[in-house]
Amino acid sequence: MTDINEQVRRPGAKTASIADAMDDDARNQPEADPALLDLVELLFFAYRDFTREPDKILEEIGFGRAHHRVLHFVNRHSGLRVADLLDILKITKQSLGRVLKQLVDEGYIVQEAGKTDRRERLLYTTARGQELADRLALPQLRRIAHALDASGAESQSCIGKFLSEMVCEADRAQVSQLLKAGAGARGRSGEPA
Amino acid sequence: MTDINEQVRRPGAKTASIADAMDDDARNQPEADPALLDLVELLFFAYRDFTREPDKILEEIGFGRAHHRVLHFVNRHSGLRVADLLDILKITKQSLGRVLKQLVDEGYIVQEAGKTDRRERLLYTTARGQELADRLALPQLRRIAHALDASGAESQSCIGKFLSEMVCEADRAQVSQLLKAGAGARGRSGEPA
DNA sequence: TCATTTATGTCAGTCATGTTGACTTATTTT
DNA sequence: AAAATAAGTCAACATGACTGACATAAATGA
Repeated sequence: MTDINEQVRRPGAKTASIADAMDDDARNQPEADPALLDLVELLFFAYRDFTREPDKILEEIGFGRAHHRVLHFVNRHSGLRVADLLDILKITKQSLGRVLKQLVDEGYIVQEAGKTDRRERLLYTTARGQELADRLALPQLRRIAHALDASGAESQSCIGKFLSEMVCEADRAQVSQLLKAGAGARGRSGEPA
Repeated sequence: MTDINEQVRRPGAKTASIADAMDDDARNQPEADPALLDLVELLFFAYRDFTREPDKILEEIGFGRAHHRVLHFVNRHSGLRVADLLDILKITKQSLGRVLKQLVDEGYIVQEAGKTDRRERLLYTTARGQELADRLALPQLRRIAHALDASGAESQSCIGKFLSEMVCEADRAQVSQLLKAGAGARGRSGEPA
């Protein structure tokens, strides 16, 4: 890596308080705190590297990150409907359709008509799909485990809270419900909303 | 948003210890801990929403997320070389070239030959570029300030540590150096590595 | 000095993944 | 029976990645 080696121009660098210690003016101008800009960059770097290892694996098998996302959510939240997936990924039906079709055609995902509403297509990973999902998740889980370890055991709850609160107000409840449902309702027979 | 409403199948949900309390086997199989998978998903949702507001602004002016990334790093780390940017973004010269050219052509960024090495093109934002960078950063800073606030004031250092440790080992030193250099060395005359 | 390396820029083509709009089919709801 | 909903599909298009090849200017080194 190239060494960037820049000069420092930053003033004092607040580290402790945020909104608590901000007056109304500062609250409207969060850009005043350079520590927040550090977090903007760290989030970029963290996510960049979070996706690099799976991306490499995906490339070998002719898939992309879009396939990973679909496979992950179907695997973890088994029995998900297509509409749920669209809402999670915030992409269009057509975009999803392309990658989903490939995943189905190549035997990673199966579709099943809903029991109560047979228009719905409930999505499940096959054994093959679960294997790939696990293989893709492994480097990400290792990375997260390392980062939690390095930032202290007590950090986990605060990281989770922080990331949850980074989610749009409008979607936060849905996301937390999805997480509560957790490792998927494989074989669920529950009511599809 | 559609209500997903799934059934729970998850067992106990570890929350406290991570690697400290893991035996060697568990350390090699971090996928065993469902709380880590929650963080995988939260990171996806957080990043998804972190980029949504700027993306909307960008769309109005015919730019994309790639322009934002370039503009951000040039603005914050003024005097950056093209090679630095390639290394930060991990994209090819050709990919960068296209968006950089647009940013220069439309007066957001200026290039200046390096003083000690005149092959280098040092990049700076214009007033117009700074305005746009600030406008794009604002919703992201607001979101981060909110999330820090909601996860407790003492959380900031642990979030920063966590995100730093999410970065690839190989790049971690460079990233932390970049952050130390902080809000850019505008008008720097220092040695370009 | 001359050859090589480095930093940058650019042309041409390709691919993955997102977009809109329009339309079909099956099924449920009213 | 009509309308709404869930899903799938066709076509056309934009963005932002990629590779490979090549050009130019400037620095470096034998």
